[in-house]
Amino acid sequence: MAKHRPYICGIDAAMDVVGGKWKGLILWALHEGRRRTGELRRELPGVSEKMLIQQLRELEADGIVHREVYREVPPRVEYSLTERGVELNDALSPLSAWGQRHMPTIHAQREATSRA
Amino acid sequence: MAKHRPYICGIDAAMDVVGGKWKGLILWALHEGRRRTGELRRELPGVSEKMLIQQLRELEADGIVHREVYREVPPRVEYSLTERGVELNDALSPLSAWGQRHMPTIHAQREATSRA
DNA sequence: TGTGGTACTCACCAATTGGTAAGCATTGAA
DNA sequence: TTCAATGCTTACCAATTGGTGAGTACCACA
Repeated sequence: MAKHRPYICGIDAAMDVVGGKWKGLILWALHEGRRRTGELRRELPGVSEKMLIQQLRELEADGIVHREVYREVPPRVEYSLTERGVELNDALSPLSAWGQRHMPTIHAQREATSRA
Repeated sequence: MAKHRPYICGIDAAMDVVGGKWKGLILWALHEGRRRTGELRRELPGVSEKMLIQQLRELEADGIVHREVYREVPPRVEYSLTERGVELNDALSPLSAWGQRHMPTIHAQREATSRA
């Protein structure tokens, strides 16, 4: 996770919660509804099992996602957004729109500068 | 910086741009107007010179900040937001508000769980 | 008796990131 | 002649993060 220093501002705090390598993507996936662990893994191309679970645990600790275990065999675990998680996702949506808009340019610029 | 893989969604792209350790804070500081290097350093408690400049370079490469050098002695360099940077900052503001709202709880929860 | 499916957990190693401290160039002022 | 101020850059090391692959527990089912 991160350091326990006092936050400098709201951005600082929000970034600390959502800044993990896969957290934005996890949140976005859960936006569409609850998901089993395996479903999430399949929806996030490239995530390792270790990472996925670690990030989910951190989000859970921050009160963003809710983890529900069904005592079945084989085991079933479902993740969903808490109320706070829904709020966070809403707050993320302008950022998402910005990303959509600028994604092609950014990608192209990085390709270009890495060739130089 | 990060990998040159294609982005999965807008959040993915935006996080790639703004996810650096100090970038959110730099953006927030520049929101209030142009800043000299030394001013930024003093406004971000704990940042090292190396990190500050590295993050500024990356933001510049992504077209978020503009760097202007005045040929004086001692040298003067000023950073300001580009149009794209202003847009990004606007998109960040709901996130900032969310952070403000939840910052005390999050901080407290992390303190608690780290004691456990 | 053995295999499959699910959600983890762990140990180990490699890659990335961050911190520290020093150095450089320039020129006006002491 | 030496120093301070400013914005960088570099080398080196430590800490953090991420990937891989194996192992665990459980029970249904063949």
